[in-house]
Amino acid sequence: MLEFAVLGLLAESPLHGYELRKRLNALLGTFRAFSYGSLYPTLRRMQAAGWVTADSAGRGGRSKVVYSLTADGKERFAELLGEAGPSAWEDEAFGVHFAFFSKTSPEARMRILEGRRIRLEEKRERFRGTMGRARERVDRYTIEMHRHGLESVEREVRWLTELIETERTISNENAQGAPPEPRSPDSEPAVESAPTGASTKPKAKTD
Amino acid sequence: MLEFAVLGLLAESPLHGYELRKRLNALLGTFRAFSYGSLYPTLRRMQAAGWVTADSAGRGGRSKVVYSLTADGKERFAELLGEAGPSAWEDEAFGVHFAFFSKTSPEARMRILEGRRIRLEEKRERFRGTMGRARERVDRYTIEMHRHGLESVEREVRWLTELIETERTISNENAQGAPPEPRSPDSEPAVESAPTGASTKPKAKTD
DNA sequence: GCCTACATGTAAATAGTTACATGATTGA
DNA sequence: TCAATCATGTAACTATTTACATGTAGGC
Repeated sequence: MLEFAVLGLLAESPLHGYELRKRLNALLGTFRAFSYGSLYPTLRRMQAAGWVTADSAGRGGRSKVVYSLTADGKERFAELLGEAGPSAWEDEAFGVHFAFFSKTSPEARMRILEGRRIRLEEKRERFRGTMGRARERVDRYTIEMHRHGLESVEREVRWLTELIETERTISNENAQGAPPEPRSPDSEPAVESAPTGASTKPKAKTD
Repeated sequence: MLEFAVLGLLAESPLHGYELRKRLNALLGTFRAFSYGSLYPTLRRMQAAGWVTADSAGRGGRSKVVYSLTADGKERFAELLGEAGPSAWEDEAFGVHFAFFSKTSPEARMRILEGRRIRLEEKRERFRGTMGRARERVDRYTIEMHRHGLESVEREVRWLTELIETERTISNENAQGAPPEPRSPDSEPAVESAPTGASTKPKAKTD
């Protein structure tokens, strides 16, 4: 997660740790925050893996260590852009993926959005089932929690549906001869990446 | 987290692991799910700590192990009901606390709800700041993510405000001579617990 | 006779956090 | 000169997942 986000930020420009963390928490702050205790070891690991290089751009002996992405790092980032990641990180992973959508191919964007919607719809249905069955024996706080939770999931599904609609509209416009407008000041072209392999398994009921 | 939730469920009735996990994921499913790989080791630890006892209520030699809460376990649960827990678990911890609100004293309920609202309001303000400052240099996906994130936090704050209002109304009604109606079929009385110690620290800006 | 759900568990890996320690730079 | 912020790092710990392993009970 952190690794992915770091790759994404360094893909824009080289940064040192402190600044990296600020941008990280500004970018992903709605759903996640990272501490230095995880950032610096992660940067070390990434350096060892050959995804980043560290330049001690220090005035004097000590001070700032600026990290830059290597070619391997760019490749790794492109790889992660198309992957789903372990299911335990569902929410977080979707958030990070979405944050880097302008670097993602339209095809991968669509796949990620629709995959996310399907998983949320499954969750919603599981939840409706539970709420229907439980009816009695629960106190008003439990009921309120379930009501609010269901409403949140429904809201999230509606949001995704809107996003998917917008994506479709854009694709159609671009497909119908209109020249693709330079929508954002990205210098890097969007990257097409390997298929996810997600949700092709039969996946016997989790319960 | 898991430990807390297990204590809460066993406070209602003794259960075996498999059933415990089902109830866990039915109760907390909106925001969390647990696997056996964490449940069984946790039950072992809790047994070692003396909070639960394991009865091998097996027809035959093997089979079901039923766990019950000990007096120490009840005490531990009462203790956790009033605590805030490590800040890394903010969201999850609030969810579990809320799930057991009918076992929580009105005073602790109020403290938890208001504490949660304050932290969400802080988050909202941090976020408004970031969004204001960033304005340019961000693509439309980042903007959309921030917009949706801010809206979610605002919605959550409104929800908490409503809950707090309801709590106040109930307290006032009960305080004005009306006999406290038996609102839910709980046999255990609500537990008053130690003060949290939360948000009394000056807490120098995280950034 | 086989499939599904019930039921219990372990080992290794994961992805972080908290608390601590240290020092440089900048502005009032 | 003092405080705040910038800046980098480590050690110990935490709570969990994933993948695996095993076996039972009930229905069709």
